[in-house]
Amino acid sequence: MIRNVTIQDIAREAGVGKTTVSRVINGNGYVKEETAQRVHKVMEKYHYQPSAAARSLSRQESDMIGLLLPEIDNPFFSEMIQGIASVVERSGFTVMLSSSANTPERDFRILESMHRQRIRGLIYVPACDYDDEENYGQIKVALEQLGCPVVILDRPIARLDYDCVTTDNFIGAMSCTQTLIDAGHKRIGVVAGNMELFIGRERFRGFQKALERAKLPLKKEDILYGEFDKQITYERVKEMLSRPDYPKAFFLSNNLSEAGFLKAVFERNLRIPEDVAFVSFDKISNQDIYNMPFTYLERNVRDLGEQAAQLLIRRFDDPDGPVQKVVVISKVIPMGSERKV
Amino acid sequence: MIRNVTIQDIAREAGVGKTTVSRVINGNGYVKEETAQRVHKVMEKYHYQPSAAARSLSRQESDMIGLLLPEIDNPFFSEMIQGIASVVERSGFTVMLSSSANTPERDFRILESMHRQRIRGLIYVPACDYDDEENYGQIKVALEQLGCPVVILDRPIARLDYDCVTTDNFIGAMSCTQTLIDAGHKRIGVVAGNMELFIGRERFRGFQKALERAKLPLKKEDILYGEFDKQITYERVKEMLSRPDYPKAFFLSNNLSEAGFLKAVFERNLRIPEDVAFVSFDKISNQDIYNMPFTYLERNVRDLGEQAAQLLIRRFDDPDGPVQKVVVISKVIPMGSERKV
DNA sequence: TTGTAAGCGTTATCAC
DNA sequence: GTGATAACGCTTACAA
Repeated sequence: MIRNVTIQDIAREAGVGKTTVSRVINGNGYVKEETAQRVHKVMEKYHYQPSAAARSLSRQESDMIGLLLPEIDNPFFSEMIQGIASVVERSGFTVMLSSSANTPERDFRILESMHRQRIRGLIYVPACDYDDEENYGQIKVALEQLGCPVVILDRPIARLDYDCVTTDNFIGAMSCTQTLIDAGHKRIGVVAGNMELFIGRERFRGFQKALERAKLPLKKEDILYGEFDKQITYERVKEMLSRPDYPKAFFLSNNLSEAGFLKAVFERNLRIPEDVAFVSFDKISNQDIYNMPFTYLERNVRDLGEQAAQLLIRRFDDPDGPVQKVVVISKVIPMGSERKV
Repeated sequence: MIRNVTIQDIAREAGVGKTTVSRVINGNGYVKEETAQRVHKVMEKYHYQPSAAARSLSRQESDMIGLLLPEIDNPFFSEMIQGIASVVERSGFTVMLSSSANTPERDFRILESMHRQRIRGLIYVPACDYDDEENYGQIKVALEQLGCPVVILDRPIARLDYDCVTTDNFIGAMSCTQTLIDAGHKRIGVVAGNMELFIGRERFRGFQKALERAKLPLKKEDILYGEFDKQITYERVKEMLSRPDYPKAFFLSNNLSEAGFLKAVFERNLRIPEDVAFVSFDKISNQDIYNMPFTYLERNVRDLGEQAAQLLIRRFDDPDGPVQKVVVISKVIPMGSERKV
């Protein structure tokens, strides 16, 4: 754990000034080919790497991009990270990744930490909607304090006018439900998501709308609240399946709802779609291996991430251009689990 | 995008010197209660956050901990990240996460980037073994250059004497195989992992050893190389299952091997364990939902990560203590897929 | 084509 | 208790 090699050391050893070394490192300004060679040699000899801290301090801008997600163990977000990282790293930036674990307080804590790091830009999937007056004010200020471009991803925050990449949750949920309707189901249940979240409410609204348009009734007892959580969904679906009477078709609000739902279904040895049909918004991981008909709403999650990263990076060169709202498309992939038999 | 608030601004507004503000921030040195209050007020008013860059530069040590993994979309590593992040963040450090995508060149690129960040410590799951002379020399130097504590996680690098958290892959693979033997299988096949990796070879060796001890033969054609990759495993298992004759029991070398294997098996509508039995080293995600008997070697992956993080953080206070080698235990959880029927 | 010097925002060492 | 002042390692005018 010795002192790190500095630009000064390199300059001395190469018999030049620090300025020259700096010019060699950054490839700007004039420097004689021969001198440059010599400097390079010395840098390699000592495995010199310029200090990012010193550089950001001097340049007054860092190369770090913040990535703040609500979950990191959800494969949905893992895939998103892939997309983001590929774009960000290709552009020479460094990623600082944190998970809020769906906790607003952690969102704030992490944003402070990112502020200290003076991140160059932020890609943000909020832990919640921040829609009441107090929360809204807080998140607004927290983001403004960052003083850098922000891209909101997947979960929009109303009234916050940042670049944004989302899916149309209403339309998506409607398509899912319509798929069940088209298959001939008349009584359709739902595993709703977290209704505190806009995306949860939108998906539910899309579900309702589809039923309404088809003039199908929705019984209150056919609505389950799974909170976008596998375990909770499992427990509630399990309970429902133990009733004498329940819907034979379901709309599932996300991948974790699907996982919990399937667990309960398989536990009772029900067959899909013979005993119970469904369509899911997003798909569980490894769904391809079971040779079972799992119908789902497909969206290119990796692309979702890439788009967000591109939006952010473009924003660096054009800080004051018009705000961009990207909506990535989604479509139902019918695999058979929607069928009525 | 205005200039950030600095310690100087706070000092001025509070009518004190920067030193005093610094003392208030860090809670060291004497400062009158009343003064401290006043400074706090001003800091809050401006949402002041000290610049991490300036601080590291001045202190000559950063609060960033590097986390370098070979894959980030593999749930195995997602779970590991959870464990690491929980410990690291609780201790007030910041995580810099990167994935090498199993590419040694990327390992080096990322290590350089982390060197520039002057990371305080590194948790490292190498992309490969670096066991030939040239590679070994390179990784050795790259890690030394970092000039910070390093913990090698999950995939040991021979001859590199760093703190280390691993599983006993040989023993683990032996237990898996023994489980099949105990169930009465006489002909057991294997989906080997990446044999370029020590962990791949160890698991294979454990498999062989178990057979040998039981005096069971191993046919060459019963060995499949799945490269720890789902798609590759799928293709090769698929091919094997199309042969007129193949083993009715398998040892699978990791979670992705299991996924690929199951995909091929289910595609042919084979039943587990009636048509084909298996035991897997690690388990696929969502394995609990299918109500199917998936026997696997359990290790506490989250704990693996936590231990590594703890080792690293303890190392900060005791840079020269003896090198620690932690081996986390594992055990087979018999679910039924090992049975011979 | 190169070097000198100032400055970036902190912390640490002294004085007072 | 408090405040100048000098680092820390880099970039960037400005000179030469």
